[in-house]
Amino acid sequence: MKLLDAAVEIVREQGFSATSVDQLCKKAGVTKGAFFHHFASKEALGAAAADYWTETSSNLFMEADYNRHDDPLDRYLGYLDFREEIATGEVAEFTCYAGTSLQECYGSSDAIRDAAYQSIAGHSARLADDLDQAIAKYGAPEGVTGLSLGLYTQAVLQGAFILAKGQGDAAPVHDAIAHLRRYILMLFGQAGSGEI
Amino acid sequence: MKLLDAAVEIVREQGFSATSVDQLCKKAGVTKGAFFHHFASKEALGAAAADYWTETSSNLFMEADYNRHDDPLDRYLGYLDFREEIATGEVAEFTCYAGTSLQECYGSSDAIRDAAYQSIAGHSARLADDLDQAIAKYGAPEGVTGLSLGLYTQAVLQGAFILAKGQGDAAPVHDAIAHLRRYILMLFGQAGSGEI
DNA sequence: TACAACATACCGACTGGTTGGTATGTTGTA
DNA sequence: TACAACATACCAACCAGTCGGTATGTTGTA
Repeated sequence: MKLLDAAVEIVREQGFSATSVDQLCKKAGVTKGAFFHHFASKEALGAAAADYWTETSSNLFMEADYNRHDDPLDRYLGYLDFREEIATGEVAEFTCYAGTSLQECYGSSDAIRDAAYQSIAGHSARLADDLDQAIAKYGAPEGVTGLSLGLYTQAVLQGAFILAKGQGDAAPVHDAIAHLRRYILMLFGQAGSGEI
Repeated sequence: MKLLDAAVEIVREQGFSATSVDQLCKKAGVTKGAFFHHFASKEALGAAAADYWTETSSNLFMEADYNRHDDPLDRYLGYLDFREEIATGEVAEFTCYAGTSLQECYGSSDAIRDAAYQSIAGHSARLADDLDQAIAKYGAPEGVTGLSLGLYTQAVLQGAFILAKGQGDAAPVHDAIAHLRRYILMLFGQAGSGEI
Protein backbone atom coordinates (compact mmCIF):
# COMPACT_ATOMS: atom_id res chain seq x y z
CA MET A 1 0.00 0.00 0.00
CA LYS A 2 1.25 3.38 -1.03
CA LEU A 3 0.45 5.08 2.30
CA LEU A 4 2.29 2.43 4.29
CA ASP A 5 5.32 2.65 2.04
CA ALA A 6 5.27 6.41 2.36
CA ALA A 7 5.01 6.17 6.13
CA VAL A 8 7.93 3.78 6.43
CA GLU A 9 10.03 6.04 4.27
CA ILE A 10 9.20 9.46 5.73
CA VAL A 11 8.98 8.40 9.37
CA ARG A 12 12.44 6.84 9.22
CA GLU A 13 13.72 10.18 7.96
CA GLN A 14 11.91 12.71 10.11
CA GLY A 15 10.16 10.78 12.82
CA PHE A 16 6.45 10.17 13.30
CA SER A 17 5.30 13.33 15.07
CA ALA A 18 7.22 15.59 12.73
CA THR A 19 5.41 14.03 9.78
CA SER A 20 1.98 15.44 8.93
CA VAL A 21 -0.91 13.55 7.41
CA ASP A 22 -0.84 15.92 4.44
CA GLN A 23 2.81 15.11 3.86
CA LEU A 24 2.08 11.39 3.90
CA CYS A 25 -0.81 11.85 1.49
CA LYS A 26 1.29 13.91 -0.88
CA LYS A 27 4.09 11.34 -0.85
CA ALA A 28 1.66 8.50 -1.41
CA GLY A 29 -0.25 10.41 -4.08
CA VAL A 30 -3.60 10.09 -2.33
CA THR A 31 -6.00 12.57 -0.77
CA LYS A 32 -6.83 13.13 2.84
CA GLY A 33 -10.20 11.55 2.25
CA ALA A 34 -8.52 8.34 1.18
CA PHE A 35 -6.23 8.44 4.20
CA PHE A 36 -9.06 8.60 6.71
CA HIS A 37 -11.09 6.14 4.72
CA HIS A 38 -8.40 3.51 5.30
CA PHE A 39 -7.13 4.55 8.72
CA ALA A 40 -9.10 5.75 11.69
CA SER A 41 -6.34 8.11 12.76
CA LYS A 42 -2.74 9.06 12.17
CA GLU A 43 -1.83 6.82 15.08
CA ALA A 44 -3.59 3.87 13.45
CA LEU A 45 -1.51 4.43 10.33
CA GLY A 46 1.64 4.44 12.46
CA ALA A 47 0.72 1.12 14.02
CA ALA A 48 -0.32 -0.39 10.69
CA ALA A 49 3.00 0.72 9.21
CA ALA A 50 4.79 -1.18 11.97
CA ASP A 51 2.86 -4.34 11.07
CA TYR A 52 3.64 -3.71 7.42
CA TRP A 53 7.30 -3.31 8.32
CA THR A 54 7.21 -6.61 10.20
CA GLU A 55 5.80 -8.30 7.15
CA THR A 56 8.13 -6.84 4.52
CA SER A 57 11.30 -7.21 6.56
CA SER A 58 10.32 -10.69 7.62
CA ASN A 59 10.00 -11.63 3.94
CA LEU A 60 13.35 -10.06 3.15
CA PHE A 61 15.16 -12.14 5.76
CA MET A 62 13.24 -15.35 5.17
CA GLU A 63 14.09 -15.37 1.50
CA ALA A 64 17.76 -14.53 1.95
CA ASP A 65 20.39 -17.08 0.99
CA TYR A 66 21.95 -17.51 4.40
CA ASN A 67 19.01 -19.62 5.52
CA ARG A 68 20.23 -22.44 3.30
CA HIS A 69 23.16 -23.28 5.56
CA ASP A 70 22.75 -26.62 7.29
CA ASP A 71 24.50 -25.46 10.41
CA PRO A 72 22.47 -23.23 12.75
CA LEU A 73 25.53 -21.18 13.70
CA ASP A 74 26.34 -20.66 10.04
CA ARG A 75 22.81 -19.40 9.54
CA TYR A 76 23.22 -16.90 12.34
CA LEU A 77 26.60 -15.73 11.08
CA GLY A 78 25.11 -15.51 7.60
CA TYR A 79 22.40 -13.31 9.03
CA LEU A 80 25.07 -10.95 10.38
CA ASP A 81 26.80 -10.89 6.99
CA PHE A 82 23.50 -10.14 5.32
CA ARG A 83 22.78 -7.29 7.71
CA GLU A 84 26.15 -5.82 6.84
CA GLU A 85 25.42 -6.20 3.15
CA ILE A 86 22.17 -4.29 3.31
CA ALA A 87 23.61 -1.54 5.50
CA THR A 88 24.78 0.75 2.71
CA GLY A 89 23.77 4.05 1.16
CA GLU A 90 21.63 6.62 2.89
CA VAL A 91 21.20 6.08 6.61
CA ALA A 92 17.43 6.47 6.51
CA GLU A 93 17.25 3.68 3.95
CA PHE A 94 18.79 0.93 6.06
CA THR A 95 17.62 1.91 9.54
CA CYS A 96 14.64 0.30 11.21
CA TYR A 97 11.11 1.71 11.21
CA ALA A 98 10.24 -0.32 14.29
CA GLY A 99 13.21 0.86 16.31
CA THR A 100 12.72 4.47 15.32
CA SER A 101 9.04 4.61 16.14
CA LEU A 102 9.38 2.50 19.28
CA GLN A 103 11.96 4.95 20.56
CA GLU A 104 9.87 7.97 19.66
CA CYS A 105 6.34 6.81 20.35
CA TYR A 106 6.93 4.90 23.55
CA GLY A 107 5.00 7.11 25.94
CA SER A 108 2.81 8.88 23.41
CA SER A 109 1.16 5.93 21.67
CA ASP A 110 0.54 2.50 23.11
CA ALA A 111 -0.62 1.13 19.77
CA ILE A 112 2.54 2.14 17.92
CA ARG A 113 4.81 1.06 20.76
CA ASP A 114 3.23 -2.38 20.93
CA ALA A 115 3.26 -2.94 17.17
CA ALA A 116 6.86 -1.76 16.90
CA TYR A 117 8.05 -3.92 19.78
CA GLN A 118 6.19 -6.87 18.34
CA SER A 119 8.21 -6.38 15.18
CA ILE A 120 11.54 -6.47 16.99
CA ALA A 121 10.59 -9.20 19.42
CA GLY A 122 9.30 -11.40 16.62
CA HIS A 123 12.48 -10.91 14.65
CA SER A 124 14.53 -11.81 17.73
CA ALA A 125 12.48 -14.94 18.22
CA ARG A 126 13.34 -16.20 14.77
CA LEU A 127 17.02 -15.64 15.45
CA ALA A 128 16.58 -17.37 18.79
CA ASP A 129 15.54 -20.52 16.97
CA ASP A 130 18.86 -20.85 15.19
CA LEU A 131 20.75 -19.81 18.29
CA ASP A 132 19.05 -22.40 20.45
CA GLN A 133 20.02 -25.03 17.91
CA ALA A 134 23.58 -23.74 17.94
CA ILE A 135 23.66 -23.90 21.72
CA ALA A 136 22.34 -27.46 21.64
CA LYS A 137 24.97 -28.41 19.10
CA TYR A 138 28.01 -26.57 20.40
CA GLY A 139 27.17 -25.75 23.99
CA ALA A 140 27.36 -22.36 25.64
CA PRO A 141 28.14 -20.84 29.02
CA GLU A 142 25.59 -21.06 31.80
CA GLY A 143 22.74 -18.61 31.38
CA VAL A 144 23.20 -17.99 27.68
CA THR A 145 19.94 -18.70 25.85
CA GLY A 146 18.94 -18.34 22.22
CA LEU A 147 16.35 -15.72 23.02
CA SER A 148 18.70 -13.63 25.12
CA LEU A 149 21.27 -13.72 22.30
CA GLY A 150 18.58 -12.91 19.76
CA LEU A 151 17.49 -9.87 21.71
CA TYR A 152 21.10 -8.86 22.27
CA THR A 153 21.64 -9.02 18.52
CA GLN A 154 18.74 -6.67 17.97
CA ALA A 155 20.00 -4.34 20.68
CA VAL A 156 23.40 -4.15 19.01
CA LEU A 157 21.85 -3.42 15.62
CA GLN A 158 19.38 -0.84 16.93
CA GLY A 159 22.10 0.91 18.87
CA ALA A 160 24.39 0.86 15.86
CA PHE A 161 21.64 2.51 13.81
CA ILE A 162 21.55 5.37 16.29
CA LEU A 163 25.30 5.83 15.97
CA ALA A 164 24.96 5.67 12.19
CA LYS A 165 22.42 8.47 12.34
CA GLY A 166 24.86 10.54 14.34
CA GLN A 167 27.79 9.87 12.10
CA GLY A 168 25.85 10.02 8.86
CA ASP A 169 27.01 6.73 7.41
CA ALA A 170 26.90 2.97 7.88
CA ALA A 171 30.36 2.55 9.41
CA PRO A 172 29.10 2.14 13.01
CA VAL A 173 26.86 -0.70 11.88
CA HIS A 174 29.76 -2.59 10.36
CA ASP A 175 31.94 -1.97 13.41
CA ALA A 176 29.23 -3.13 15.79
CA ILE A 177 28.53 -6.27 13.80
CA ALA A 178 32.26 -7.07 13.79
CA HIS A 179 32.27 -7.00 17.59
CA LEU A 180 29.08 -9.01 17.80
CA ARG A 181 30.45 -11.63 15.41
CA ARG A 182 33.63 -11.90 17.44
CA TYR A 183 31.57 -12.39 20.60
CA ILE A 184 29.52 -15.15 19.07
CA LEU A 185 32.57 -16.92 17.67
CA MET A 186 34.33 -16.78 21.02
CA LEU A 187 31.17 -17.90 22.80
CA PHE A 188 30.73 -21.02 20.72
CA GLY A 189 34.40 -21.59 19.97
CA GLN A 190 35.19 -21.60 23.65
CA ALA A 191 32.42 -23.98 24.58
CA GLY A 192 32.74 -26.44 21.85
CA SER A 193 34.15 -28.21 18.94
CA GLY A 194 36.27 -26.95 16.11
CA GLU A 195 33.48 -27.68 13.67
CA ILE A 196 32.78 -24.06 13.17
CA MET B 1 17.95 25.38 34.58
CA LYS B 2 14.32 24.46 35.03
CA LEU B 3 13.49 24.47 31.32
CA LEU B 4 16.40 22.19 30.48
CA ASP B 5 15.45 19.80 33.26
CA ALA B 6 11.86 19.81 32.04
CA ALA B 7 13.00 19.15 28.48
CA VAL B 8 15.20 16.22 29.45
CA GLU B 9 12.37 14.72 31.43
CA ILE B 10 9.45 15.21 29.05
CA VAL B 11 11.32 14.54 25.81
CA ARG B 12 12.55 11.20 27.12
CA GLU B 13 8.94 10.31 27.80
CA GLN B 14 7.12 11.55 24.72
CA GLY B 15 9.75 12.58 22.23
CA PHE B 16 10.71 16.04 21.05
CA SER B 17 8.11 16.76 18.38
CA ALA B 18 5.26 15.49 20.49
CA THR B 19 6.23 17.91 23.25
CA SER B 20 4.91 21.46 22.91
CA VAL B 21 6.56 24.63 24.13
CA ASP B 22 3.54 25.26 26.37
CA GLN B 23 3.97 21.86 27.95
CA LEU B 24 7.64 22.55 28.65
CA CYS B 25 6.81 25.94 30.16
CA LYS B 26 4.12 24.47 32.36
CA LYS B 27 6.44 21.72 33.60
CA ALA B 28 9.23 24.21 34.26
CA GLY B 29 6.87 26.69 35.89
CA VAL B 30 7.74 29.54 33.57
CA THR B 31 5.86 31.45 30.91
CA LYS B 32 6.31 31.47 27.17
CA GLY B 33 7.94 34.86 27.38
CA ALA B 34 10.66 33.39 29.56
CA PHE B 35 11.10 30.49 27.19
CA PHE B 36 11.75 32.65 24.16
CA HIS B 37 13.79 35.04 26.23
CA HIS B 38 16.32 32.28 26.86
CA PHE B 39 16.02 30.26 23.66
CA ALA B 40 15.69 31.49 20.12
CA SER B 41 13.45 28.60 19.16
CA LYS B 42 12.16 25.25 20.30
CA GLU B 43 14.92 23.64 18.28
CA ALA B 44 17.54 25.68 20.15
CA LEU B 45 16.13 24.42 23.44
CA GLY B 46 16.38 20.88 22.15
CA ALA B 47 20.02 21.33 21.26
CA ALA B 48 20.79 23.12 24.53
CA ALA B 49 19.14 20.29 26.42
CA ALA B 50 21.49 17.86 24.69
CA ASP B 51 24.49 19.90 25.85
CA TYR B 52 22.98 20.04 29.31
CA TRP B 53 22.54 16.28 29.21
CA THR B 54 26.18 15.87 28.23
CA GLU B 55 27.22 17.97 31.19
CA THR B 56 25.03 16.37 33.86
CA SER B 57 25.62 12.79 32.77
CA SER B 58 29.31 13.44 32.38
CA ASN B 59 29.41 14.65 35.99
CA LEU B 60 27.47 11.61 37.14
CA PHE B 61 29.96 9.20 35.62
CA MET B 62 33.07 11.16 36.51
CA GLU B 63 32.15 11.25 40.17
CA ALA B 64 31.18 7.59 40.40
CA ASP B 65 33.26 5.26 42.54
CA TYR B 66 34.35 2.88 39.80
CA ASN B 67 36.86 5.46 38.58
CA ARG B 68 39.00 4.77 41.63
CA HIS B 69 40.13 1.38 40.38
CA ASP B 70 43.80 1.33 39.47
CA ASP B 71 43.29 -1.14 36.69
CA PRO B 72 41.78 0.28 33.46
CA LEU B 73 39.81 -2.89 32.77
CA ASP B 74 38.39 -2.77 36.28
CA ARG B 75 37.32 0.81 35.63
CA TYR B 76 35.52 -0.26 32.46
CA LEU B 77 33.86 -3.23 34.17
CA GLY B 78 32.95 -0.92 37.04
CA TYR B 79 31.32 1.37 34.52
CA LEU B 80 29.16 -1.52 33.30
CA ASP B 81 28.20 -2.37 36.87
CA PHE B 82 27.31 1.25 37.49
CA ARG B 83 25.16 1.39 34.38
CA GLU B 84 23.30 -1.65 35.63
CA GLU B 85 22.86 -0.03 39.02
CA ILE B 86 21.26 3.10 37.64
CA ALA B 87 19.01 1.18 35.26
CA THR B 88 16.06 0.76 37.60
CA GLY B 89 12.58 2.15 38.03
CA GLU B 90 10.63 3.84 35.28
CA VAL B 91 12.04 3.32 31.80
CA ALA B 92 11.93 7.02 30.93
CA GLU B 93 14.05 7.77 33.96
CA PHE B 94 17.10 5.74 33.00
CA THR B 95 17.03 6.05 29.22
CA CYS B 96 19.19 8.51 27.33
CA TYR B 97 18.08 11.95 26.18
CA ALA B 98 20.82 12.04 23.57
CA GLY B 99 19.94 8.69 22.07
CA THR B 100 16.24 9.43 22.01
CA SER B 101 16.54 12.80 20.34
CA LEU B 102 19.30 11.68 17.98
CA GLN B 103 17.03 8.91 16.79
CA GLU B 104 14.05 11.17 16.39
CA CYS B 105 15.59 14.42 15.20
CA TYR B 106 18.14 13.05 12.78
CA GLY B 107 16.67 14.37 9.55
CA SER B 108 14.53 17.12 11.00
CA SER B 109 17.10 19.12 12.99
CA ASP B 110 20.81 19.32 12.30
CA ALA B 111 21.46 21.22 15.53
CA ILE B 112 19.82 18.63 17.76
CA ARG B 113 21.34 15.73 15.87
CA ASP B 114 24.84 17.18 16.17
CA ALA B 115 24.53 18.06 19.86
CA ALA B 116 23.05 14.65 20.67
CA TYR B 117 25.72 12.77 18.76
CA GLN B 118 28.39 14.87 20.40
CA SER B 119 27.04 13.70 23.72
CA ILE B 120 27.30 10.02 22.82
CA ALA B 121 30.61 10.32 20.98
CA GLY B 122 32.18 12.23 23.85
CA HIS B 123 31.02 9.64 26.33
CA SER B 124 32.46 6.88 24.14
CA ALA B 125 35.76 8.72 23.95
CA ARG B 126 36.12 8.71 27.71
CA LEU B 127 35.46 4.98 27.79
CA ALA B 128 37.95 4.58 24.97
CA ASP B 129 40.65 6.00 27.20
CA ASP B 130 40.33 3.22 29.73
CA LEU B 131 39.89 0.63 27.02
CA ASP B 132 43.04 1.73 25.22
CA GLN B 133 44.93 1.38 28.46
CA ALA B 134 43.43 -2.06 28.96
CA ILE B 135 44.46 -3.06 25.46
CA ALA B 136 47.99 -1.80 26.09
CA LYS B 137 48.14 -3.75 29.33
CA TYR B 138 46.44 -7.01 28.37
CA GLY B 139 46.55 -7.04 24.61
CA ALA B 140 43.63 -7.61 22.26
CA PRO B 141 42.91 -9.15 18.88
CA GLU B 142 43.96 -7.35 15.71
CA GLY B 143 41.68 -4.44 14.85
CA VAL B 144 40.16 -4.00 18.30
CA THR B 145 40.65 -0.40 19.42
CA GLY B 146 39.52 1.45 22.52
CA LEU B 147 37.35 3.80 20.52
CA SER B 148 35.64 1.02 18.58
CA LEU B 149 34.90 -0.77 21.86
CA GLY B 150 33.71 2.46 23.43
CA LEU B 151 31.29 3.08 20.59
CA TYR B 152 30.18 -0.54 20.69
CA THR B 153 29.44 -0.16 24.37
CA GLN B 154 27.22 2.81 23.63
CA ALA B 155 25.51 0.96 20.80
CA VAL B 156 24.69 -1.93 23.12
CA LEU B 157 23.30 0.42 25.77
CA GLN B 158 21.28 2.53 23.34
CA GLY B 159 19.85 -0.57 21.71
CA ALA B 160 19.03 -2.05 25.10
CA PHE B 161 17.15 1.13 25.98
CA ILE B 162 14.96 0.66 22.93
CA LEU B 163 14.17 -2.91 23.99
CA ALA B 164 13.47 -1.65 27.51
CA LYS B 165 10.96 0.81 26.08
CA GLY B 166 9.26 -2.03 24.26
CA GLN B 167 9.18 -4.32 27.23
CA GLY B 168 8.42 -1.66 29.80
CA ASP B 169 11.19 -2.47 32.25
CA ALA B 170 14.94 -2.52 32.69
CA ALA B 171 15.47 -6.25 32.17
CA PRO B 172 16.78 -5.92 28.59
CA VAL B 173 19.44 -3.51 29.81
CA HIS B 174 20.72 -5.97 32.38
CA ASP B 175 20.68 -8.81 29.86
CA ALA B 176 22.54 -6.77 27.28
CA ILE B 177 25.18 -5.65 29.75
CA ALA B 178 25.68 -9.26 30.83
CA HIS B 179 26.50 -10.22 27.25
CA LEU B 180 28.72 -7.19 26.78
CA ARG B 181 30.61 -7.97 29.98
CA ARG B 182 31.13 -11.55 28.89
CA TYR B 183 32.47 -10.33 25.55
CA ILE B 184 34.96 -7.99 27.19
CA LEU B 185 36.13 -10.62 29.65
CA MET B 186 36.65 -13.15 26.87
CA LEU B 187 38.37 -10.55 24.74
CA PHE B 188 40.94 -9.64 27.35
CA GLY B 189 41.06 -13.00 29.04
CA GLN B 190 41.89 -14.66 25.78
CA ALA B 191 44.59 -12.20 24.86
CA GLY B 192 46.30 -11.88 28.11
CA SER B 193 47.18 -12.54 31.62
CA GLY B 194 45.16 -13.93 34.47
CA GLU B 195 45.45 -10.66 36.32
CA ILE B 196 41.85 -9.82 35.72
C1' DT C 1 -31.60 -10.11 -17.43
C1' DA C 2 -32.84 -5.78 -15.13
C1' DC C 3 -32.87 -2.87 -11.57
C1' DA C 4 -33.13 -1.32 -6.81
C1' DA C 5 -30.59 -1.34 -2.61
C1' DC C 6 -26.58 -1.09 -0.69
C1' DA C 7 -21.32 -1.03 -0.08
C1' DT C 8 -16.79 0.54 -0.94
C1' DA C 9 -13.42 3.82 -2.40
C1' DC C 10 -12.42 8.13 -2.72
C1' DC C 11 -12.56 13.44 -3.03
C1' DG C 12 -11.31 18.11 -1.13
C1' DA C 13 -13.23 22.14 1.20
C1' DC C 14 -13.81 23.07 5.79
C1' DT C 15 -13.29 23.44 11.06
C1' DG C 16 -11.87 24.00 15.67
C1' DG C 17 -8.17 23.71 18.23
C1' DT C 18 -3.08 23.84 18.76
C1' DT C 19 1.39 25.33 17.52
C1' DG C 20 5.73 27.99 17.48
C1' DG C 21 6.70 32.48 17.69
C1' DT C 22 6.12 37.78 18.48
C1' DA C 23 5.01 42.32 20.38
C1' DT C 24 4.45 44.79 24.23
C1' DG C 25 4.21 45.36 28.87
C1' DT C 26 6.08 44.96 34.02
C1' DT C 27 9.37 44.33 37.65
C1' DG C 28 13.50 43.62 40.23
C1' DT C 29 18.08 45.28 40.80
C1' DA C 30 22.78 47.27 39.93
C1' DT D 1 18.03 55.17 34.82
C1' DA D 2 19.23 51.22 32.25
C1' DC D 3 18.81 46.66 31.35
C1' DA D 4 18.02 41.82 32.09
C1' DA D 5 14.51 38.77 33.42
C1' DC D 6 10.50 37.74 33.10
C1' DA D 7 4.88 38.04 32.18
C1' DT D 8 0.62 38.74 29.18
C1' DA D 9 -1.79 38.99 25.16
C1' DC D 10 -1.92 37.85 20.83
C1' DC D 11 -1.24 36.03 15.84
C1' DA D 12 -0.79 33.52 11.56
C1' DA D 13 0.18 28.97 10.10
C1' DC D 14 -0.66 24.48 10.59
C1' DC D 15 -2.68 20.41 12.31
C1' DA D 16 -5.64 16.10 12.62
C1' DG D 17 -9.89 14.98 11.69
C1' DT D 18 -14.90 15.79 9.60
C1' DC D 19 -18.42 15.90 6.31
C1' DG D 20 -21.34 16.20 2.28
C1' DG D 21 -20.90 14.39 -1.84
C1' DT D 22 -19.58 11.31 -6.16
C1' DA D 23 -18.22 7.31 -8.83
C1' DT D 24 -17.94 2.59 -9.17
C1' DG D 25 -18.76 -1.86 -7.85
C1' DT D 26 -21.68 -5.86 -5.67
C1' DT D 27 -25.65 -8.33 -4.39
C1' DG D 28 -30.30 -9.84 -3.82
C1' DT D 29 -34.48 -10.74 -6.20
C1' DA D 30 -38.35 -10.62 -9.36
